[in-house]
Amino acid sequence: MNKNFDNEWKGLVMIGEEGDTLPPDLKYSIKSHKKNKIIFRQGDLCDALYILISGSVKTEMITENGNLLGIEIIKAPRPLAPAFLFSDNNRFPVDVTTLEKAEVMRIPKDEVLRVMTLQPDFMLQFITHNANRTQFLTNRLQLLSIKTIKGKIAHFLLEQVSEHGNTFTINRNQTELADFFGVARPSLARSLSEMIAEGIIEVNKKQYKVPDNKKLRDLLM
Amino acid sequence: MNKNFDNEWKGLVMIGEEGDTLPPDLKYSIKSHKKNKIIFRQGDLCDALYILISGSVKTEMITENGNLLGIEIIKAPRPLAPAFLFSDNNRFPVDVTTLEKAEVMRIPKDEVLRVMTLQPDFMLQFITHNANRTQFLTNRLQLLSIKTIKGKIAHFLLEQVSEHGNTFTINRNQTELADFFGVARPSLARSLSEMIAEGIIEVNKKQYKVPDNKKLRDLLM
DNA sequence: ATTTAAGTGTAACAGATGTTACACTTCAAC
DNA sequence: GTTGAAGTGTAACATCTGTTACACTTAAAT
Repeated sequence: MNKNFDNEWKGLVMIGEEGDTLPPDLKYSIKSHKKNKIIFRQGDLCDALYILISGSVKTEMITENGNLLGIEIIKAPRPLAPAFLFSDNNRFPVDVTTLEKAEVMRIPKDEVLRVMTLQPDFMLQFITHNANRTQFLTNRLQLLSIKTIKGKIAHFLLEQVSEHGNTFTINRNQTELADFFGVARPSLARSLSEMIAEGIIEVNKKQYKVPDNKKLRDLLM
Repeated sequence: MNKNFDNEWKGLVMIGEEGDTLPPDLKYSIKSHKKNKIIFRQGDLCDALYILISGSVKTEMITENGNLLGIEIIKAPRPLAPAFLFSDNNRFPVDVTTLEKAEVMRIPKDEVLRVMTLQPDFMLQFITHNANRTQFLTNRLQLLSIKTIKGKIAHFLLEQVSEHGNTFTINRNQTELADFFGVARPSLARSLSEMIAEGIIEVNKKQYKVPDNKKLRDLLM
């Protein structure tokens, strides 16, 4: 699921230095944020393109019943919710909170449009990035639509396996994982315990091992 | 949720007639499909822009555990999954099935790119449409993340109220609604029955009435 | 080394949802 | 009007998940 977007926005981020694909007269501003600050709130107007150029943030959605739903962790450099800049109801769909000191670049909407018509490469990058984000959301939708917790775990771990092999590290604690799955923490712990007892997975701190994919796949049926 | 995209693609759809915003030499083809046919399958390669120019289709996702998750009903004219044309893994995220006789236009990817650089209006339309789709998915995500069935119903009905007032028609039968919510049909029926018994909603066939929004809102907490 | 907070394991119980099954209603086709 | 298919209401039961509570472990801070 977590495809690497690292290089996608290099050109844009290197602006002001030697970003050869971008006009030297681009108007932008940069703002610095401290650790653990909410820099955008769900519902905030999104009237410019914001790009995280250093540090990292997490995004999470607060559902109407007050529950948290973890979405993702974002590391610089990457744009923040760029799709919403052009949507009819252009508001942030999530809360964005810094995990460490972070810098955010702001490019006004009309500037974005100007560069896009000037530089087809930039346009294509923008569209491709948004397409990948859509795919991420679709995947997220698929994860949430799995009804059993073990099914969700299996879906998630199988993705990790296909990306990193059958031993890997997950950078989330139980609480964060539970938020990510949209389930209660003790319920997640219970399911994990059972899966460990059944020999389907091995867990040591944040190190996970999947000895046999097949057993995981069976949980999806 | 179901914003009206009706006019967004008129220019494109009127192509060949007098679509003045589009080049007269655009390469495209049109294919006709009968009722109740699957015209794209989840996983199919998406190497061109497909636009539904007449008829209607439904899209649904089959989750890994084999359950159906209803996504939406699409009426012409509208593009089909345009975001995925440019994603790194450019495959259809859903099954697309015709609900009636339907015609689909196909424009090759490089043609789309050519027109986009030629016609900023078209580019903006494309991006805006995708942005709105992202918002739709985000909303869908929010609906699914609500854990109780009554909560989901409330969320959904409140949207309808804000769009159409407190009396409206829902064009889905119970089975389809249950798929849309990602729950079992008898469970949905039970929740609806209880809500009717408690006087929170009134239902007659596909006609719904919400006498008091407040009671619905209470279900979201 | 001590202290404290964060993170984890687990149990008991309540409540919600899924499953299966079947009767009943509605509607369209003939 | 009869028939059959599709749609709806509902019951009994099994299962799963959430809630709450608390003990225990680990990591970080002093």
